[in-house]
Amino acid sequence: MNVQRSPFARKLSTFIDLSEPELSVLASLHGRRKTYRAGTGMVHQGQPDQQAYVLAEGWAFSYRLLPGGSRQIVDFQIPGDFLGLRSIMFRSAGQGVEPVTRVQASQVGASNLKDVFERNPRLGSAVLWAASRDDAMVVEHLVGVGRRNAVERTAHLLLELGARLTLVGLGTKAGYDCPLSQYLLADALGLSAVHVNRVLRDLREENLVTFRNGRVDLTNFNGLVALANFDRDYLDHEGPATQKAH
Amino acid sequence: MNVQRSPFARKLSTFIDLSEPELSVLASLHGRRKTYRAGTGMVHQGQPDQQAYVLAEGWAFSYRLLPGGSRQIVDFQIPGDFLGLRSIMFRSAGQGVEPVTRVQASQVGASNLKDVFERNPRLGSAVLWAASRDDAMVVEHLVGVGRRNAVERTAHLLLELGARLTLVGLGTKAGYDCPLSQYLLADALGLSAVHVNRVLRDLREENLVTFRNGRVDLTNFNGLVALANFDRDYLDHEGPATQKAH
DNA sequence: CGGTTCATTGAAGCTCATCAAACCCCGTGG
DNA sequence: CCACGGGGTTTGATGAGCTTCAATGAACCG
Repeated sequence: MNVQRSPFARKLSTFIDLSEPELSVLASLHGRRKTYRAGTGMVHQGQPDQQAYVLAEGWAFSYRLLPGGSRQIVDFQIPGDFLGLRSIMFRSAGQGVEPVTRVQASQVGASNLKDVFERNPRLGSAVLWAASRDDAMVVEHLVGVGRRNAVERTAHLLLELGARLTLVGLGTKAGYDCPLSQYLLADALGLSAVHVNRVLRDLREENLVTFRNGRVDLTNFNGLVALANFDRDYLDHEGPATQKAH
Repeated sequence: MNVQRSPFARKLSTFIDLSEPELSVLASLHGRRKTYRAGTGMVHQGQPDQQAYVLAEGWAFSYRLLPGGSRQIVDFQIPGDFLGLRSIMFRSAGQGVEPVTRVQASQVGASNLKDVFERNPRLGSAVLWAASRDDAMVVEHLVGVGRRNAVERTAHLLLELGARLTLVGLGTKAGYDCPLSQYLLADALGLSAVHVNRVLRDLREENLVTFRNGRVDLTNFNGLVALANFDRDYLDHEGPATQKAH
């Protein structure tokens, strides 16, 4: 482990055990670090952008815009997450990505990445793995929006964010810092911002969670888990059926 | 093209140009063909099942069950589609899969598939590609359930199914055979079956689509596309940024 | 045939969106 | 220093869009 671990490597190593040579390959992959301010798009919907990033600092979200002007947020990204992986694989980015806060992201060149996949199949399958986890997340959001009511859905999202942040050391069972506005929550949950506000009030009055001033306090973690029927299985898998390189 | 094309090969060749040797490798991959009757689960939610299939005939659907007893259908599978790809990658299947009609599926052994990925990176990346397309589909469903009303959403699903069936020669702009019940549609759309029925009646009375007796007639294709804001870009990409093997 | 599954329609009511208005916090500039 | 403005939050009032319950009919099947 004496090779310096980038966020990218840290991410992939949660899926497979990386050998030293593989870590070196990953280290060589990194383009420069870029900073984005909130409000500036990183990837625009429909624009081909052969760039992927790994989020080093800050929050972002990926979304799709509808012709009517409404927006569906597909997922939030927190430090350690991939960003724009889909826009490498597809010629055109079906989704836009925008920072929530000031964001630092390491670029990973597309052509680079392609070569690595072909020369270094194990890394390729680790990426497939990671993409698969993101996919599981989207499925979970689909389930929530399709079959959970507003309160369950909101509770579930707050728990998911908490669990993910805890994985990278940015949260605990007690709570976490959360820079999302109620408008962003609404667009992720398929609700109106007004209704999100009322739901949050209800959750607060039931002493389950308090979300205020950029801070989520999980005042009754177990109660919230029960309410949301939260099951973290879709977050932490046991890893792919791939052996460590010898 | 003198190598016999399996559904698997046919599917992958929509993403990359397959060389003769690659086609042979794919041909060698096939386990036996299995038949499933409607009503019997193929993959059960939560059960690890290191099997993937390619649908050769019939329809199936992948779903998630909620503790309350409700069900969210994540996607429908039609001939040529992957099935249970996720259950190979993850130790546990987050989703169940069930046939809609009698189904014929070619098994693809997990260990086999892993080897192929590692020895044959181009095929691996084609699979990643295919998985990515499925992902785009799930995102589209999320957008629909989150931000489209019942009529738009239903119209959109009917158009998506039509487009996908047309790709594999099972449909035209005029219509297609569709074995789905209104209950299945409801669980895919995040609606009640009763409301799906009313929506279908509205669409019929507006002379846009008629869905009756297992047949979808697109009586006003363009009108329906306009209503649903249907954009097929997420279905047919230009293919991955991978060159043909020489 | 009686049983089951699916489609269809009506009636009642709940969940959520929409519109509107006020408020708060905070930064900016006169 | 205070007025102004803007983004976010909060609350009320109203009603649309859906769900739920209930009942009936059509098609199929052992």
